[in-house]
Amino acid sequence: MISFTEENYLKIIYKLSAETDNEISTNAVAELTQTKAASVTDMLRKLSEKQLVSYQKYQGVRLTEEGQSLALKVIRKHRLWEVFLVNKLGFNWDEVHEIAEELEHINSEELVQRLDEFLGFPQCDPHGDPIPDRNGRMPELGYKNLSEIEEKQTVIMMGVSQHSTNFLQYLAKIGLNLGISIEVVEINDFDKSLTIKIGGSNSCFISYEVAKNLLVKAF
Amino acid sequence: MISFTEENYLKIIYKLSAETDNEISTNAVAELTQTKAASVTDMLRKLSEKQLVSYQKYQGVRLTEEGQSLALKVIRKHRLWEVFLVNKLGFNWDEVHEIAEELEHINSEELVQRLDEFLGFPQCDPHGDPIPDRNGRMPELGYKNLSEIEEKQTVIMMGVSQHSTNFLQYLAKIGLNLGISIEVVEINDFDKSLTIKIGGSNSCFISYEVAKNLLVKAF
DNA sequence: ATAAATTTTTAGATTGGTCTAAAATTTATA
DNA sequence: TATAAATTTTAGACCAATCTAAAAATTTAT
Repeated sequence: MISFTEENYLKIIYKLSAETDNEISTNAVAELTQTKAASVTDMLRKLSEKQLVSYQKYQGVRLTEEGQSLALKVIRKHRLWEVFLVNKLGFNWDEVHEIAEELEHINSEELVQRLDEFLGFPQCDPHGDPIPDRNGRMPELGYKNLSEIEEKQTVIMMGVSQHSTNFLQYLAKIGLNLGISIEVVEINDFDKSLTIKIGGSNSCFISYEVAKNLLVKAF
Repeated sequence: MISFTEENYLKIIYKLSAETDNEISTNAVAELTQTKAASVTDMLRKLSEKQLVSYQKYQGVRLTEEGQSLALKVIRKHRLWEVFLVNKLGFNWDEVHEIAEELEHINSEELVQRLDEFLGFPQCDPHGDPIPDRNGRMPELGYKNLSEIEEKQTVIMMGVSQHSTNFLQYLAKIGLNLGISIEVVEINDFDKSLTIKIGGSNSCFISYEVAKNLLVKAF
């Protein structure tokens, strides 16, 4: 059996792995789990004994096949529950993360399967993140970060790669909703900040930091 | 904060209290929590310090107002989730108990409220058990046990007071579904077993033990 | 009314997850 | 490349929830 806590570690290691090909450092894990490095070391040893990660001390950690499969199951559940909360219960997309953090640990293959069906087999969650299928395959949606788009191009807002309430409420304030068009009017050379036009009308200035967290697709 | 485990103890003490006016014994709690009496003693002391139960050693335990209110919140969530699983996801009533045991510990008042609304404010769960309202009031449905019904009377099957898969599957086998009519054809003097007619056609023989666990209302 | 049986509590240990402080290792820098 | 800085691990502790074995209290039965 795998515990609630262990599932959280796997999920976090998975997310960190998505951003790099290197081993994940103890400190990086500690930051996301909101624990101390010493606690992470203990847990990594345990996960390693269970063959869910490969871990050499001082050398960082990496998920095994089995560890990744478990991580993807948790992420699948998290994202399906988020769809449920938004599409069926009427929550806003900035209200569902915390609740889904709890729901993702409910254990029942049958439940996940039926929930998926009830929701109409969604491809992505309310933040535009892809939902792994029941075999742990992550659909390739081909979105780019707004920060990679060139001047004068127009794209469609498809998601975010940062889920904090703060960030989502900021987006709501400047009128950036899923599905809206974004034209990159101008890119500032020295800090890569951008001027964009939202929905064909509102002009708006955003930082590079923000642009990096917006997922878009070409028109 | 109250833990998952503490919530389970409160729920179990509540259920035992519903059957008697006396204090609940340590052993009775141990049986339902699937733990040893020694563990129960420790937990009762802890719940007592938190003012969720009143407890004198060797004298059994009773919920305080606050303890009862928390227990009812857990039961409310359990039963609402059962309705969701059966009515929305298409589970059978004998498949949902275990899953609801996990879902009942998800913490979000807002979620419970919206779920209740999404389900159309149901009065009772798929087993016919009443669902406490958001203020912790248990609706009085006025059902009786089939064992209290007299010969020649006809009633409607409204629920069960025993949720084991075994029992529910036995009911399914003899054709006893919610809403069906039951005529008490004959009551056997020496063991109180009964002959009943189900849905106006099938005659069937059931034990007193079974009859005690069937909730019915007069026609 | 007292002895026997049962129930309950205490004492002490274990496991999972966490912590702090100190030691060991790796990385960066002068 | 030696040393300083940063990271990571170890050692030892704590808390929650559980256990077993033994002691204490209560209940039952003779």
